Amino acid sequence: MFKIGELAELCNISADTLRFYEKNGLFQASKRSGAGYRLYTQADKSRLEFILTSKSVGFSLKEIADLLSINLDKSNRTCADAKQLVDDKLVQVRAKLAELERLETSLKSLSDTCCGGPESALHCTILEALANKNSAH
Amino acid sequence: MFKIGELAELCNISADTLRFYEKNGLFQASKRSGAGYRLYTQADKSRLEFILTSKSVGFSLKEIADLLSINLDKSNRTCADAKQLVDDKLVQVRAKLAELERLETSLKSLSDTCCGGPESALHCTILEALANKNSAH
DNA sequence: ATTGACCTTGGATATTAGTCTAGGGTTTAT
DNA sequence: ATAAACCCTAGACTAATATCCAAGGTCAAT
Repeated sequence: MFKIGELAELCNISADTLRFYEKNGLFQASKRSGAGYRLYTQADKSRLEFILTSKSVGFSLKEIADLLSINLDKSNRTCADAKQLVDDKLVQVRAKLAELERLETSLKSLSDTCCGGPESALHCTILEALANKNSAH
Repeated sequence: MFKIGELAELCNISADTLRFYEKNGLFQASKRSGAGYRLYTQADKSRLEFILTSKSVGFSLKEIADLLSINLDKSNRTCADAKQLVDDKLVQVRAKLAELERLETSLKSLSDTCCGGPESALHCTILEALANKNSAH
């Protein structure tokens, strides 16, 4: 059994974060010691790794709760259920990508047209572009 | 002169947002009426458009405050100052892009290996991958 | 027996960019 | 003169993901 600090260190997160996950219904310890210390099993650790891996591919804690609920009841849930969550996330990620690509293009264009020199900014193309409505479109 | 609701409508934001910008030192009205109503000039409107255009290319309100301070003191500031802000932002945006591309790749791989059918999720490749440390790398 | 490291809880704080509410004053039109 | 539409302030609330703190209990080593 691991105490909270041990599990935290093994998984490279803070004990505070584990308590935070618990408070939010994501991740409970299997047991408490007589003194009230949280005690985690190897299975708890696996569950936490599932959570952290899910986080690393971009899922929010709320979405991870959905994934966990499928994972906890595998036999009554379908592949379609799991894939739907992944595909929904993919749509979100691609939308953000598109937006960031738009920003990248705009910023690069601002950067490229500016000399960037030690001259006074009186006629700076960046400031002019920002002052100009629709310059970003 | 515009009242707050008029300026808000012209610029497609809410009056609350304008008050919020003011509270945060970003955007003041030039005058107040006898009754305390904010009164905005055409120059104020231009300043607001500068802010909104900056926002549309990805700058945070804090960063916009920096841009505004350059814009307000153009003759004592340089093109290099302005370009630095843009280039810093570009670095941030590209970092986020790289991260999102990583997520996209991981999610697509999860999605592609799953049948997505009505079968029970007992052997779902998505759940297996998430349970597996480093599956996202 | 005492020190230091660790654990507990509840609640405050941080970040970003607002949105909403309550309670009250003003302006405009009828 | 009164109702509708607008404005004011202060402060609470939202979302997401934690981090930090205070006050106090526990465990291991000396």
